[in-house]
Amino acid sequence: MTDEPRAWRVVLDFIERDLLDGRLRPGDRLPGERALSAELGVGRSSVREALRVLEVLGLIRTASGSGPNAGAIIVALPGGGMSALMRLQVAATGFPVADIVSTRLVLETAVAAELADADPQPSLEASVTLLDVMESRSLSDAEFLALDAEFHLSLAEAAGNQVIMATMAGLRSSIEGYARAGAATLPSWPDTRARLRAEHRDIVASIRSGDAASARATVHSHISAYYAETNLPTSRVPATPL
Amino acid sequence: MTDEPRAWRVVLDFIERDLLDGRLRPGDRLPGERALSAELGVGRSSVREALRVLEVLGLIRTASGSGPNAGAIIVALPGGGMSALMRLQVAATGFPVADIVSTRLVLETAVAAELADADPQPSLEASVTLLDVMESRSLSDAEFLALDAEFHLSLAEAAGNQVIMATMAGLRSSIEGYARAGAATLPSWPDTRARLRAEHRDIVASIRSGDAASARATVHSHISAYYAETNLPTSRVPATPL
DNA sequence: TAACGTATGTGGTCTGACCACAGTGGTCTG
DNA sequence: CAGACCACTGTGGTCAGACCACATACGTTA
Repeated sequence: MTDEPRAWRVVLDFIERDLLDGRLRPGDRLPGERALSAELGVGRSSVREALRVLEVLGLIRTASGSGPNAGAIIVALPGGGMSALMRLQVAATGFPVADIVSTRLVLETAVAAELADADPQPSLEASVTLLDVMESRSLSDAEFLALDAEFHLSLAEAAGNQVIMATMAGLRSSIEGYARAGAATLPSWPDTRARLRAEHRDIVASIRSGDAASARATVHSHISAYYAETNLPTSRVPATPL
Repeated sequence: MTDEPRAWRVVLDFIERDLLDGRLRPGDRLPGERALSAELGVGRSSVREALRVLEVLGLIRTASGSGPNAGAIIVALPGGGMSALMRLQVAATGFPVADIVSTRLVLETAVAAELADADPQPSLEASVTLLDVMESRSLSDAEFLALDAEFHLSLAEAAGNQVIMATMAGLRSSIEGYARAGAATLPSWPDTRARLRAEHRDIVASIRSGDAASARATVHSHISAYYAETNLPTSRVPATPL
């Protein structure tokens, strides 16, 4: 008994090995579904099941038609799939908001401290650009919160730790979810919005000051203050459209 | 133009909504593939693609045959799918070992501090049991390292933060991978093994002492010492069999 | 009553067929 | 000769139908 694995696993393993051995690199195009099917001796439907997994996980991007942009292409954006995973995990088990917040506190204060201590001062250019965009008065609440989440993500990116970056990216949609739910419970959303903007500037400033402890504190109060201010007792992260 | 989404997305959305609305809870069985296909008006292959995604993400477990154990069942073990995701992410981009280590440092020191500060002293029963098992002389290196990773994971579990737990679970296979690779570079592996055991005991003791700062330090030195001792300069996490 | 064996329904897989789409390359027209 | 035009080709996306292996449920039989 060869104990043969499920057919789609064969495909997944095959592609994983190609990735590990460097035969496939980000930007490359995978063989066509029909070609893979023939090469591995499995049905096209099994190939598709494997490709679907890779797509949801954010490792490939597929497009029909012809030309260089068509087919399945390795993208491997860090955290691209972590987001989908977190979303579904939240849907199935419902991470408590408190756990998400405290995880943010742990990760983001560490990131801020690392940035403050960094030898060549990180530029934080991308982060500041986002803050500038957030000054616009014409932003909807949802847009503002999306930019807010992106700002926090950009700090993780600046720190350069790919694992933390991927994790934060995965938390992003959950963060947006609870932030949106929390915004509805606030007495004066416009005031909060202005305060958040100021706090964001403070975070950048404290990081640039090079004082790790100060950076930690600024980030900590920014995140925990917002959470404390909202009325989300034991609530769970609400749904976000996929 | 209704801009209809891909068929498998419809299935994924449908199941996600059922999860969010509580119609589907862990332990429940999903409708059969043929039933879902008919209900949603999509082909069975599309249903299967969606189910495959859920399976790889660790949200469902599938079994053929009949009876209560057959079919697709919601499991939603935290981090069950994060592992697969990390694996493939590693395969595609290759997280630097240094990033994994520093992420561990951030998360695990926070966990240790939280445990030490916890009001009702956490029992750490599961963790201590693992340590007892690790005393056995008959353990292979791989087994020892697997238990090591599990011990660290058990601490995260004890802390009760589901998000951190899921993240650590996702990192587990990567951690085992670099630990295994590092063990090969050590001068005296048996000595290291004994030292790791002692350090694990120290971690438990420092947590139980209630001194958060001490717990932090113990964990920090445990993780960073092992990494520093090994010779893994810019190496990447090696492959682990799926 | 207990052992057996079949009916039933599940997921797992493959095949073949169609569709929409996007470049490609030829043809036709000015 | 240059440009616009359009059928051709190959891609992913989807569906329908057909098997298979498997595990249970239940009726039959000893």
